[in-house]
Amino acid sequence: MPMNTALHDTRVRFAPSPTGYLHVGGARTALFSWLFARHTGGTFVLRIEDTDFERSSEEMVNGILDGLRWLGIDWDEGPFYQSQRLPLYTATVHKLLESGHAYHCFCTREELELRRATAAEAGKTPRYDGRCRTIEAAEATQRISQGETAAVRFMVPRDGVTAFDDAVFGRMEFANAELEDFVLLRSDGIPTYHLSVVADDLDMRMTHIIRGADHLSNTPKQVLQYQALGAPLPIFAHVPLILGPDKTRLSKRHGATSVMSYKDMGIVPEAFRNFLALLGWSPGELAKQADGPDRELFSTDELVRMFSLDGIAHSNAVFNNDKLAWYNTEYIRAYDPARLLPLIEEEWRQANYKPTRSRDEILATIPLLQQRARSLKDFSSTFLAYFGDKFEVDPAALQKFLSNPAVVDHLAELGQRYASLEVFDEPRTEQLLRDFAAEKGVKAGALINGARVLLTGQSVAPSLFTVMVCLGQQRVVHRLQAGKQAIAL
RNA sequence: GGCGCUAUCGUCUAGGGGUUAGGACGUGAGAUUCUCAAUCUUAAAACACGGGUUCGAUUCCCGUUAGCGCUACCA
Repeated sequence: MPMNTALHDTRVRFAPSPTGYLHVGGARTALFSWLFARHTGGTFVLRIEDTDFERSSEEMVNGILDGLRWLGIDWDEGPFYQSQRLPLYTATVHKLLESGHAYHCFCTREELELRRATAAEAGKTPRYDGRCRTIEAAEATQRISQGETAAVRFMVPRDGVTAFDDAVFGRMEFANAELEDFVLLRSDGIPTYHLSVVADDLDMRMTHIIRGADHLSNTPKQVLQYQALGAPLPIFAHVPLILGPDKTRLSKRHGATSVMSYKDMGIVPEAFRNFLALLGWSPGELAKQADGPDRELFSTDELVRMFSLDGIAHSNAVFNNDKLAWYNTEYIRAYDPARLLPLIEEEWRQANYKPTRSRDEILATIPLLQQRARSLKDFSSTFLAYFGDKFEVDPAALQKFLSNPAVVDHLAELGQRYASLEVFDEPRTEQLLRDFAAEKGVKAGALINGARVLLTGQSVAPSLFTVMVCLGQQRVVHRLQAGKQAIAL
C-alpha cells in the first residue's frame, strides 16, 4: 500500500553513485525528481551511494555536484554519504536476521561462480539455491566467531508474487520464484545496493522513488524488504532510459554523455535543462496553444508548475543532438545581453582570450551576434573580430570574396574615404560605399562581401553597415586598409 | 535462456473507438539579395505485423516480431 501522504509532504531524492561523472540519464532523473519536489512543494534530498569503494571517488562526487549546480538543480538536504552511514545498514540487517527474513551464507565467491557456470551450461537459469538457509542461527554465530566470513542474504519466499504500483508503468507483479536470495550484506560488512537503498529511503522518509527504469526489475527485491520490515511502501516511479542514435543505451560510444561536456561544447544550462525535461516527459495538453504550434520552450517556473509523474513516457527516448542545438540557439538569442555576457566571459576565460573593447561596446555588440550564434563557442571563435583586433580570417571566405586583387585595392581606397567621413552612421556608410562602387563601375555587392571578410574575418555576419557602426570608424578604416598587406602575405 | 518493459513521421512527442492523426527538430523547395548559419513561405514524412472485440480500430484484448532493461558479495 502506498503511503498516504499529503502532496506537500513529499520527499524525493537523487541518489547517484560516484563511479563516474554525471551523465545525461542521471541528470534527467535528477531533473525529474527535482521538478517533482518543487512542483509539490516537497523536499529534495541528495544522497551519494558510494558503497562500492573500489569504484567511487571524491573527484567523481565533485563532478556530479558541479553538474547539478550547472543545471540549476539545488537540494534541500544532503549530500549524505552512504559510506558514513554503515551502522544504519548493519542495524537493518540485524532486524531482518532476527525476524527470520535473512540468513548468513557461507558460500564463497568461487563456489557461487562455479555453480552459476554449471547451471548456465546445463541451460538452467543461474540462481542461488538457498543452501545456507538451513544453517541454524546458533551454528552460524558460532562459525563466525571462529573466524569464518559470511554474507547475509534475504530469504525470498519460495512462492507467491510481489507486487507494487508504479506511478508510470502501473501495476507490477513478479513471481517470487523468479527472485533469488540476494545478498544484503557482503562478507566484508559493506551493504549491497539493495539493502542500503531501502534502509536509507526508509530512514530518510522518502515518499517517492523516482529513478531509471533499469531498476524496475530490482524493485520487488526492495518491496520484499519493506514488507519484512513492516514498513509502508513509497511510491515508485520508473523513468524510461535515454538511448543513443543507434537506439542502444546511451554510453561513451555515442560521444558526449557527461553533462559537463555539454557545457564545454558551449551549451547554455537553460537550453540543456529545457531539452532534458522534454525528453521522456511531456506536458501534454498544457503545451497546446489556441492558435499556432505547441509550445516547446519553457522557463524553469513553467516546468515546475506543469510537471507531473503521469506525463512521463513509457518508452525509451533517443537523445537528439540537433534538437539540443536548436534549443541552444533559441536560448542564446532570447537572453538579455547583460545575462549572456558572464557566460561569454567564462567562455573567454576557458579560451584564454581577452577582449580589447570596453564592456559597454561589448554589451552593445552582443545583440547583433545573438541571432546567429549556435553555441557559446562562437563567441570565442568566429565572433572574435567584434571584441578585439586579434582575429583570424576564414580562408574559405577569403577565397570566395577576395580572390580578385582589384576588389582588395578598391577596399583599401574605400578605407581612405571612410577615414574622412564626418558622421559615421549606417545610412552614410552605406551611401558612401554605393557611390564609391558606382564611381568605380563595380557591383556594390562585391565590395560589401569583400568588406565583410576584412572586417569580420567571416563570410557570414549581420548587415555590413550595422557591423561598421558597431566596430567604429577607426577600426573599419584600419581593417579595410590593412587588407592589402594581410592578403599579400 | 528466464523475467520485465516498450512500440505514432528519420528523431522528440500530442492524441485517442469515427480526426484532413496535430506540433517541434531535422530534411527538400521557393522567397529575400549585402553574406546566411538569419528571416519568411512551402513540401515530403508515422499509427511495426497478425488475429480478435466492435457497426467501426491507430486507439481496447491476445499473439508475433523487434528494441531495451534486469538476471553480481556493481549501483
